[in-house]
Amino acid sequence: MSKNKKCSLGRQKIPIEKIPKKSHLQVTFSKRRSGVFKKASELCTLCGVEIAIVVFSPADKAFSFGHPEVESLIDRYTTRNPPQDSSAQHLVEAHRNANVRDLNMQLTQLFNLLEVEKKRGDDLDHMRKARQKQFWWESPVDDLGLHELLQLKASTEDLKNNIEKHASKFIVDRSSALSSSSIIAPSNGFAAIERYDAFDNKPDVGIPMASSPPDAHYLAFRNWYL
Amino acid sequence: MSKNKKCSLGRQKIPIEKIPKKSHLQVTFSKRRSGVFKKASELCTLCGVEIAIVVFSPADKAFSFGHPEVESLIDRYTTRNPPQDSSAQHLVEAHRNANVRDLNMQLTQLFNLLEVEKKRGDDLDHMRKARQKQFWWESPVDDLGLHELLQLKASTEDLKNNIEKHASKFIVDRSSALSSSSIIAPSNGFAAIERYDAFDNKPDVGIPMASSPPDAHYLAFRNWYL
DNA sequence: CAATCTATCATTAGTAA
DNA sequence: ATTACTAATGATAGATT
Repeated sequence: MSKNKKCSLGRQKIPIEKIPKKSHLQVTFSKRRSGVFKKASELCTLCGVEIAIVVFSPADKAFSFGHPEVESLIDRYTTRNPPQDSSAQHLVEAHRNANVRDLNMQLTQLFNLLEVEKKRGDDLDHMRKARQKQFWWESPVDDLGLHELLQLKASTEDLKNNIEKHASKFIVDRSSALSSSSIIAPSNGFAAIERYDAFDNKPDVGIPMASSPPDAHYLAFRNWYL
Repeated sequence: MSKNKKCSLGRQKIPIEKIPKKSHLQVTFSKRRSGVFKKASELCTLCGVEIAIVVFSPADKAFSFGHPEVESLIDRYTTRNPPQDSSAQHLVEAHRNANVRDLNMQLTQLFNLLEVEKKRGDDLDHMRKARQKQFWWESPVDDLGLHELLQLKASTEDLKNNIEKHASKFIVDRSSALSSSSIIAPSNGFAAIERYDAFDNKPDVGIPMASSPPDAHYLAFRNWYL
């Protein structure tokens, strides 16, 4: 409480222009900001009006005052004002909003796409893993245990019989036909090709494994995949 | 210029509470509103900050002050204040209040993600296709042509011989081992049942759709960048 | 209503805590 | 970073034009 000395000249007039000294500016900002908020508050009380203030500090931090709430007032302002804007400003705003809308749409689409692609990748991967794990008989023959070998042998016998049956039937059918390729080959190739075109490189054609002719050649497949 | 008479007491203190007299209130509102705007303006100039004020008059008319613009400041405020959630929610929420900059960044990130996922899916798919194409013998036997059937038959004969060789060797090695019951019985049921389970799972769920969205997203992206 | 006047009251620059 | 002090400056209630 030094009262005997007048260590301060009191308030001095300052020009309304940017304060150069940073520390000084910070103090002034703090004081005047609260001053503005106080004035706004008084205006609210005295006149029963609604007011919102948003300030971004020199450090780019946001301060706000609002009665009743900043958000609701902003809502009211943005919903009410744009329709009543004056030409140029209005156009700019509308344009900007349109861009935002477009971006939002694109974002949504992209997000959906991403999920689709992710799922596709997961599915394929899962199938691959399941396949690898499941079809032990596709391992190299040397790695198989006794009971697997016996089983494979039995399956192979069946397959051989099956093949012989089909082959003989095929030869019989062929005896009275001109072109062999139009009878059987197309049924397979056609379906596959058409499908690929329609869906562009998405072959869900690969059902054949269900019938599964076991074969040691599968070695090659394993190497390819891993 | 009546200077000889002091007809005014000058400013008097007033309580900060709602002014009852309507006409009086209107005058006060007008004066104090401009006062607040002036203070805000000075704050802008002195401290080089950005500020926006929105007031709704007693007659519910909107007055606003803003530097640089009310709109842009409102945007900044609404984007930076409520946006702090996690991933999935984040996209949806940010979606609402987003300004163009944020949307752009998210769009880019999403697009990169999408490309990664797509590539992954394509790779897996490509491998699958290559596999299908290369290993024709894995198609259902009924779909094979004559040449393929004969080839398969030959391979199968070889395989069978191979297996028999290995199996006999295996049995010889094992002739002094403990259990023989585990040799045949379990092997059958295991292979058949397990196999179908694994495959039934997901034939191709997300795949077919993957081809149509890419066009859409690409278009959208082009629009945005132009 | 808006501008002006004027005697007050309120804010705040400068300084320091 | 806000707060206290002091005195100069700024803002404005009330009346007037």
